[in-house]
Amino acid sequence: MTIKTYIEQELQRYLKEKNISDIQIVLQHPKEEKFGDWASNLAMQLARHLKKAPREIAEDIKAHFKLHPDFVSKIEIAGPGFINFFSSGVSLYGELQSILEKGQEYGKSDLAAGRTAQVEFVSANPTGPLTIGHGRGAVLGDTICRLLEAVGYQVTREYYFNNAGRQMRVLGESVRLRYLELLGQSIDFPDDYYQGEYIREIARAIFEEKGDALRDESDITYFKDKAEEAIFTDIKNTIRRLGFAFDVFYNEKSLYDEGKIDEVIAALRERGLIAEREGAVWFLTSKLGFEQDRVFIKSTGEPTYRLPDTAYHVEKIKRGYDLIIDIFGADHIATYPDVLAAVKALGYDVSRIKVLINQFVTLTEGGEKVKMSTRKANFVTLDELMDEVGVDVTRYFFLMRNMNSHLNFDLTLAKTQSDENPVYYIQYAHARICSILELARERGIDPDAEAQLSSLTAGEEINLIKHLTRFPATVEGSAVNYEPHRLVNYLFELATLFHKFYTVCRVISDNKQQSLARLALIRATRTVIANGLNLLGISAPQHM
RNA sequence: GCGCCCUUAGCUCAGUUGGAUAGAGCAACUGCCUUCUAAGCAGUGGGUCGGAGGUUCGAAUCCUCCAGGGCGUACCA
Repeated sequence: MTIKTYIEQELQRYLKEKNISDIQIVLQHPKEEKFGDWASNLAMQLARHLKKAPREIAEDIKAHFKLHPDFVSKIEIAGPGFINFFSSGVSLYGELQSILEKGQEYGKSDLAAGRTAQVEFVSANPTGPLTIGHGRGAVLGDTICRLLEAVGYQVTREYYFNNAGRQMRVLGESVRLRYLELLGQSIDFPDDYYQGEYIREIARAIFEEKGDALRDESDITYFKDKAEEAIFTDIKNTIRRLGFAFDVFYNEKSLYDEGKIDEVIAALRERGLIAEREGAVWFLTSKLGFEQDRVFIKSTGEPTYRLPDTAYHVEKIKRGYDLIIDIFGADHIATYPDVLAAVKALGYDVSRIKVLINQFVTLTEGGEKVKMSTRKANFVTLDELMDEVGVDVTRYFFLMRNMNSHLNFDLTLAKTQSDENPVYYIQYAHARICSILELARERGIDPDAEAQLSSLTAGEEINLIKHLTRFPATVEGSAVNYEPHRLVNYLFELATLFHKFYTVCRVISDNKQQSLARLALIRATRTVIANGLNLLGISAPQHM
């Protein structure tokens, strides 16, 4: 039992004695030390119920509360009626001990043990290299997967793509024109074709392989297929550099091949939600409370994205996942309400589908805003970014902010002043610890030796221990809210507390007992930093 | 017009789901290396939490309205 569950239990007992139900017990860490380790607002919540002053109720709760030498040593009432609980210290050192015992496992939980999750992200069509815009979604997606795994989910990382349709025809045609250019023909390259240098590279590769054999080839299939292959290879390499791999690449085409698209249309039609108008097939969203109907199949016979997306989500639900997450950029915000409405109209449970929207990355370079567009080629690729600042900085930048906020990515700063990046601050704490542990071994001290943890009583030591013990709750909160930046902030604070401890408390000294206790403390700190960075996909270097 | 997101220190952002005196990093200024890594620590200055109402013991946080910004609002994805 932890101190928190003990307090909850005691408060619950109080409520039962008073015959009060329907009140949720909330415990939180007070901001200030003088307010103890845990605080409850129960008395204030009950004030209206019992028609008594909060402080009076608080006194009553205090009188009924059983102190326990292993958990709560003292209770105080403060402010408008807060009840502050002070840890006895025993549980604190116990938790520290358990960090040392659990090691790499510390922070993991079985909250969602036995449950499965499918996370769809990146999902860029193979028309060009991944950009910084894709990078945010990629890093967020992978990190959310890592967090879900840490709380027990079995996770499938999935990339959904479409290699048919207009975009891909334009891609093939773009490559063909560049190829003809290499053959010395003067060509007129349209503005709305893919302008990037990578198109020329693909054309060059085709030229080197085929010479001028395709001079009169008007069918773009070969060019399109070559381009898709080259681009996908490139995308997969970029993903690998970022430190993960997808379990499934799901081709939209298979939805057609397996008849899933027709099934959706037929099922919606059965429910009276489909109509033919002006040569197109419409999904009657207006019947479901939306403002306007949506086209599912254009008059040209080509479906709009909504139709396959609907079929895909039905497919995902049928695969039986407990949790289905879509990670989209803000530009896709309009797509999901209709899609979810269709899935719901078909009788499926959409509550297990969670759509996460990440806001745009605004890229600035030299004070100029750079608009990222694959088509126009004035983008900075993820690979270029990683070349400049490395994987750790790249991941950290994408994770440090709430995904609801626009991310301002100052490329100039990231490139030239990367030394000032906060990621190094955290990594530095880890490297410092490794260095001290190394020195201890050199001096013949075994850092793993049994230590008297209760001798750690300095303020800096206590603050550090307290923060360490909040790691599991942080991981859980970060995971269930799909908010990696919470863990980032936690680690930054942890690094701060460690650096403060370091400047005030000497670890290796003449005091043998104290040295051993402090070595144990920094080992626990190293474990939490390493585990945390690992969840973010960021390395924890031994030396810097 | 409508929908989603955002507005907190000069800049970039946190703020534990409604709690106690609103925090951090940059930037500016001042100190601290003979001792385990100075990529560090300590300190100073900096705020009408966009604005106005409301909900209640209590609001940066929830509701309504208004103002600014971003993204959508296609028979593009």
